[in-house]
Amino acid sequence: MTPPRPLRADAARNRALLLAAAADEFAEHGVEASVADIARRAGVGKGTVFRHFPTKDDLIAAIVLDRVEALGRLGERLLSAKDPGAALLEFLTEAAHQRQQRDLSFLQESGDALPAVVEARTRMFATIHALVDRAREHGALRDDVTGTDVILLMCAPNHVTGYVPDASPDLWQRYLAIIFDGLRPEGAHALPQPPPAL
Amino acid sequence: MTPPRPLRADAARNRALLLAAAADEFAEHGVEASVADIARRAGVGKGTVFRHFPTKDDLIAAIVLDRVEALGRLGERLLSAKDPGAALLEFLTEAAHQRQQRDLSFLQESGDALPAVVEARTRMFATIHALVDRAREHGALRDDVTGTDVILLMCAPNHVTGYVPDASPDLWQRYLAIIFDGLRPEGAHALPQPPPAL
DNA sequence: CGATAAGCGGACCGGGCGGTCAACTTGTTA
DNA sequence: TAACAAGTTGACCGCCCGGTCCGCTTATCG
Repeated sequence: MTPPRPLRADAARNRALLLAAAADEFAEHGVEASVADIARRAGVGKGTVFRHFPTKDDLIAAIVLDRVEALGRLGERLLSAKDPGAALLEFLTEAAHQRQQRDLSFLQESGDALPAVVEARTRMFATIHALVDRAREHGALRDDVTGTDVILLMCAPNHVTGYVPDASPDLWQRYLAIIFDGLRPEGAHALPQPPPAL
Repeated sequence: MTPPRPLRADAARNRALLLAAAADEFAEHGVEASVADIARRAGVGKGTVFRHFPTKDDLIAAIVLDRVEALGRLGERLLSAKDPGAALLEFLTEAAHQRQQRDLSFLQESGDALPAVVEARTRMFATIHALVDRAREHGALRDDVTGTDVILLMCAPNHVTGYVPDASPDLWQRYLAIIFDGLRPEGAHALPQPPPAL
């Protein structure tokens, strides 16, 4: 098919520099960080960015793909943990701990760019559903909560802390704990709306 | 001081049209909706927008001010409700029910534009703190949760449902219910981080 | 009415964005 | 080391945005 020649040494280095710089820049300014700023941060010219990633969306997709795949692998590993409730909490903790995201929204926004992203996301979603089902059957989760609910609530802790100007970098843990308490069976009140589909 | 002459009839009408169009446009496309689109939607020229609101931020601020003041009034009314827990839930419900916002983020973002916004927001925040204190003392809220926590979590239901493409317009109720369950004293687990200040 | 100023509109401006390109530099390979 | 392809670069392009401005329209009031 396509025997993909290895990258030249400098090109490979620049590509790595760019991915790191882009991740930092997106973390600081959100997705609207400019390509020029990313290039400057990486110490390369703007043209180099577009040589490695045809469009800005491709650059975003590359980062998102990396994150989603890592989370997906973690989730699959946690599927065989002893305590399903703790496993789900650990998954959510690790998901939020990727502090590099203002929030995970670009996961949705420019995901359709690369089919690989869509596929990885689908896999990760399926894993989350499995984690949630296990936790629910184990009695660690309320009965009326679905995997989709957890997926949606996943990014809330990060989003919420974004409003605090000089927040501690670990503040999200507080809100993850509150939300997770809301997912527990103890003291749960009936939910007023049916769960959505994705 | 400044005897503010009443607006001309057409000007007053256009101003109202603009506010409505802007609210709709912001609801659909977020704060990044363009002024030109807002003007088109209102059926006026772009110059008219800037005649009524010197900058785009002033337009946003006008809408935000209106919302915040309404919420503040509601909160003060609810301060004398019989059931403090139900009162807080009703406040949060009404806050989220202003479906017109993608999320309430511009409440933070361009709030400093008008001092009136800052003042109204401060008042509303104080009212929320009072509502929360009352609910906590009444045993409807866990001990370790503060007014600031509630303020931060307030917009999470709206934000979360933003990820669902064809969500029911009432879906936010589901996530408000989950989060509110997390704020209840029953089955609460200790929080890992101290509350932030605002 | 008719005069006046308040209000209106849209061409226009400067700036920043994503993306292109052709001239130049450099890693690689025989 | 010579020669070539791979990679780099920053000036440049078109686009869209917020905001300005001035000639025109129209509500208001004596």
